[in-house]
Amino acid sequence: MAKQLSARQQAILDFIGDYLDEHQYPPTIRDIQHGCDISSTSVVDYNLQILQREGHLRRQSEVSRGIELLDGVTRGSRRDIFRVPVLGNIAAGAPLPTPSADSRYSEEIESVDLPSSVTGGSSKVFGLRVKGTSMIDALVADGDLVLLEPTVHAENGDMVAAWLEDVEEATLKRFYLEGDTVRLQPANETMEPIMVPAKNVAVRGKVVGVVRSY
Amino acid sequence: MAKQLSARQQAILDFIGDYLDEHQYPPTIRDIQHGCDISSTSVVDYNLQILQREGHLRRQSEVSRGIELLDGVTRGSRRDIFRVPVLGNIAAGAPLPTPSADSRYSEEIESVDLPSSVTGGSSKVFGLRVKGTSMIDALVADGDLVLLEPTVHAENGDMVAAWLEDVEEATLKRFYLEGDTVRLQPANETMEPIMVPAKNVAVRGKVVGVVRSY
DNA sequence: CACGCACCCGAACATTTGTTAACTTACCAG
DNA sequence: CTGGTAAGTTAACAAATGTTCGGGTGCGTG
Repeated sequence: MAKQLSARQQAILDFIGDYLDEHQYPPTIRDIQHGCDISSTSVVDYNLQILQREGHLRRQSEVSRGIELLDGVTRGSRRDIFRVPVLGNIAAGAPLPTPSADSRYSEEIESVDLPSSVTGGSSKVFGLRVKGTSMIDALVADGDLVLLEPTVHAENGDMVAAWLEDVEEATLKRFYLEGDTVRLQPANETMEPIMVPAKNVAVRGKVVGVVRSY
Repeated sequence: MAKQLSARQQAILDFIGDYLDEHQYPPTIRDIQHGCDISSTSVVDYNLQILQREGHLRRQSEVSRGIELLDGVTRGSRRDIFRVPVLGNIAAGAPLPTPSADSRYSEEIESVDLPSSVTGGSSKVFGLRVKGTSMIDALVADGDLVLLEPTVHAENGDMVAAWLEDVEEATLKRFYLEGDTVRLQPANETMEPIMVPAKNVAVRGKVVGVVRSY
């Protein structure tokens, strides 16, 4: 099935990819021709047909620049990338800016682009930068970026961003509902759990991922 | 600066975005015309000029489909995404497939798309799935994806993927060169460091990031 | 009301760009 | 040698597509 591509075919494929990176649109046949030192447009057409037959790309006939790369490998699916807003920091004691519904693109807010493979598919995911070591035993370190899916309901044991009504602070902890009080359990042996009436706690989001860069 | 867009201009912008998602290339002026129920191509051109002046897109004149959206919010920067190949698993004792220079597109290999904000900018980064808990104290858990930058040289204390010549195995440990032996230190109190002659150890890569999904 | 301005129409025009026909060249099995 | 197929070449054609020009329609202002 996956025949060996000729050097020229590989060159064409690479060129299309590079072109796509540089511009935002595919190249024309003549762009390819010049980019790959080919003497004729028909040769390009000829090889494109082969590449299409081999499943490396799709062409829309009669459509200028109607080329779509299918080789996911070279350039990952370009959709499927979500801009995850990093709304701020979170830790025991640090304030958490409310993730207001559609706080449209404030210049101030940092953001990170992540594929759904990391965000877990939900497009509403937001990020918070962890400050402090309260969750160190849950393998979440100072400086890590935690990804949260907005939710108001949590299961026992979930790691959540919880909003404490009375002190107006947010904190990252494990959530345990015990009767009508909630135990917010840090994952750090040197720290004590926080016990609060259930009515004074609002779950803001559930941790769905962690990203750390050295 | 950011003037209020007319309904028509907003419609055009939306249409271009949708079109870009559906196809892999931008629409023509006439595509936009029909998609937005506009009676003339010149009106499209007129509004595109405005949208360009307002910074919402860039046009390449004389180029068919030469439209690039600039509104990062709607569609995150599409370049800057690297397909990180996940070459396999790593742990004490598990074999690590050599990341051969250009092991082109094997169907077998899993891969993940990540932006340079995570990979640290190097495009040669590869990933390994962590098996076991040998690095638990370094906040790397079973199942985490570690991102490694290929290198043969490591500093003391770096977390590296090391290849053990004699047993032909790879392992994820902290690296310490002590005289002419290397100490590979697990981050788990229940495990002992591995001491090996420096000549029998080859550093394959240095950990630059960790990604975990729940 | 005349004027300017923002926005829109229709149509013709000029390039850009995909498609094809007709003809080489090279190579290889029969 | 002969036929056949893959790959390349040239040139011309036609469809797709960006550009432009003359002319509208409303609307607010002096």
